[in-house]
Amino acid sequence: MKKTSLNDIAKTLNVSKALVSFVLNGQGDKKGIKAETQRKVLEKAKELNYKPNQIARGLRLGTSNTIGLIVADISNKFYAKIAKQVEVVAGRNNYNLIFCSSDENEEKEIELIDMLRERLVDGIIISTTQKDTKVFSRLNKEKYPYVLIDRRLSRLPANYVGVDNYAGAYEATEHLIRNKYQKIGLLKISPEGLSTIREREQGYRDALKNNGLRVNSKLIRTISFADIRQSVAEVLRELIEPPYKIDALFSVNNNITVACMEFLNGMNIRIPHDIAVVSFDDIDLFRFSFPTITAVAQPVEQIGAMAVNILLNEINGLNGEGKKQVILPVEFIRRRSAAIFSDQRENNFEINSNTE
Amino acid sequence: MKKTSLNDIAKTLNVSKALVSFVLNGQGDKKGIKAETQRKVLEKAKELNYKPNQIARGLRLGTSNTIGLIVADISNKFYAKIAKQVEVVAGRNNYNLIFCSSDENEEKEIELIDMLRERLVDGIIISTTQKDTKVFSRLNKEKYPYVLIDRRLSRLPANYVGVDNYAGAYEATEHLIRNKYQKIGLLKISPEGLSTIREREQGYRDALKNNGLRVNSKLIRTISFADIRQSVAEVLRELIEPPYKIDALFSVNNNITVACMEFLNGMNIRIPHDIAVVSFDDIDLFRFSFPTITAVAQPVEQIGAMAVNILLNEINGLNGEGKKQVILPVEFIRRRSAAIFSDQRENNFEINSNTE
DNA sequence: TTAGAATCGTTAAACGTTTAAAAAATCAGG
DNA sequence: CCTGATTTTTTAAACGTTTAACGATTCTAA
Repeated sequence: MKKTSLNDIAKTLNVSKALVSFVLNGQGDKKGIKAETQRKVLEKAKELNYKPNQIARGLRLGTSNTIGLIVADISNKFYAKIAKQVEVVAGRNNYNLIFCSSDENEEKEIELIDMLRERLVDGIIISTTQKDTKVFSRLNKEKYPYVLIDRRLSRLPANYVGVDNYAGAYEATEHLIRNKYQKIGLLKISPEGLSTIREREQGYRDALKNNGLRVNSKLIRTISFADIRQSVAEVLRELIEPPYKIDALFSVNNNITVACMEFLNGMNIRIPHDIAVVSFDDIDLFRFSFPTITAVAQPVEQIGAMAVNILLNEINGLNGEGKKQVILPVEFIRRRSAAIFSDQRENNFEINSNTE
Repeated sequence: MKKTSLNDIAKTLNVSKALVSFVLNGQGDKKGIKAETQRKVLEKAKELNYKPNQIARGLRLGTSNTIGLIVADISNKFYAKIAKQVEVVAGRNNYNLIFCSSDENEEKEIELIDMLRERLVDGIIISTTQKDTKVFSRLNKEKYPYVLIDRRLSRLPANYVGVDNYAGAYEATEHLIRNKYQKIGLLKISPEGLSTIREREQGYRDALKNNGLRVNSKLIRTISFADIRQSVAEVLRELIEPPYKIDALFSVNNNITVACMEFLNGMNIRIPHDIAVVSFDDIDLFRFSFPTITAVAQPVEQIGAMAVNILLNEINGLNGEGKKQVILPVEFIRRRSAAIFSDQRENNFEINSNTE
């Protein structure tokens, strides 16, 4: 049973499909279609359960009222939450959302961009894993609307919504230092060169320097995205032994932190007594894991909402010239994983306080 | 700058677009196009960075090489993992994936189905929140390919991939009973009537009965999906007090469990000493939360992969008549949240054993 | 030379919309 | 009942593909 088309309605009513189209698009009055005729069309459309074929519509109009979202890893809670928010805000503006996950794969990401464009998606929100500006330069040239989230590329003029990674990392690291930790490991993640990670690393480095500690590059390690769990285990096994013997750990995202927790708990290493942990990304479970985790929280909802707004404005030509760059503040949330000795800011903690 | 079309290539080479189409679709030899000509076409296509317009293609062919996935809640790890797997398997078969989240909203789900169909998606995988078979009956009538995952509708002939919810719940509940817990609360989730939840509740009820315990319907509560955290807090606040005073809790999904953990930890209620907890859905953090959580694990990857396979077969007419129904086994994973007194199966636990 | 085959290529319609432009129908006034 | 004006509706092209059907040109063999 085929779906009913404009033509079907037109034929059964003995009118032209143009007329039907006008009526169904609410242009009936403007085009001076008789009220009676309009009524009949509407009625028949309902009766036949007419649904416009968006493909045909898109082909004709060159637009689809749909935006695309490409995240680096949909199974990461951080992105999942952004996706949810993006969908909500897009829906509120009568835009549909198509979303995809690049799984941190540069090639796949390019294919996804092509795929979305081939489907006449009106614009894209993307947390890119590209190292090169090539793909986006082309989009710029073609004036295709997009906004980067989370990650950006230097020397690329582009709309961007992200957070102050540097400040977050700086504060997190300094927090460890204030609490007397000295040998602080940094766990980064592959692929190499992501802006977020670079910014966070810089925050970490500067915090050390400004507090009179030496940066030991041996303590800075990269975890493989492909197998976080195993990679973390390997790296930590080394870092907890001499000559490194770290006493604290700054993890650059929630997935790494989770893997760390599992490894350290498994080895009977006490947090924060033996090793302190602070994490970028705050996720639900950090509030009641063992121990609760001190973390840098990103304003996930805001990131999603702002990205959509900027994109829709761009699509509708309301952004004027020039790209929007939004850096949102992060929030540093103190819990129990990063302080044996409670300083004045910590000493109001209770064993099971609820942090929100 | 417009994207290049078939016509652009045809014009610059002074050939017909039909020819270009043939060559680009690998039909050049079959249609007897001169090798020389083919070469030129291919070359020019590359030079102009030609990408077929899938919208136009879809309009002509009535198919899009894309499948849709609608999950009930993308921010739930369970669904996020399924989504990832579905994308991988679909990609392996040269199908694109569009995915959406209905947020447990019946109306929105219907809109999403329409949206996907309007975009000529070739088939849909869906964890439905419909109470009514109407929507799917229509799809059946129109012979539109779809497969239900996770949740199903009684009296609806449909492809389905799910797990043995009954057995999982039964085993989980019986485990609690064997460990001497007597007043076992059951936390369900709204919306009411989901097959998964019904089956799990039945498992719980039968386990109690078959072990000589009375089912107390006052201990069976429904958590509101819209605000799990608060809803759990309200419910538990009541259940831990007289006259109920539960000593164990069976939670019907991972999100509820997470909320329970947070609440109980916050109230300084010890798990499993004061209250034991078992959960449906196993997620990473249950391995190192405090305490680690005993849970019923679903074969997430398998669910996703099988659903895709069944759908693609259906799309390509390889399924024959009749619908496929796949019920996969679950795995019960014992950890520390459900046993004060270690029985013989439990006593080989160590404080921080790694459960995988 | 010429019929027929082989080789290489084109035409035109179709998919379901939208929309500018043209056309038909109706009406009002003389 | 004719003339414009007004109201209502239709025509036809366009979006970018695919594909059945047809058309040219060249070659082969008698």
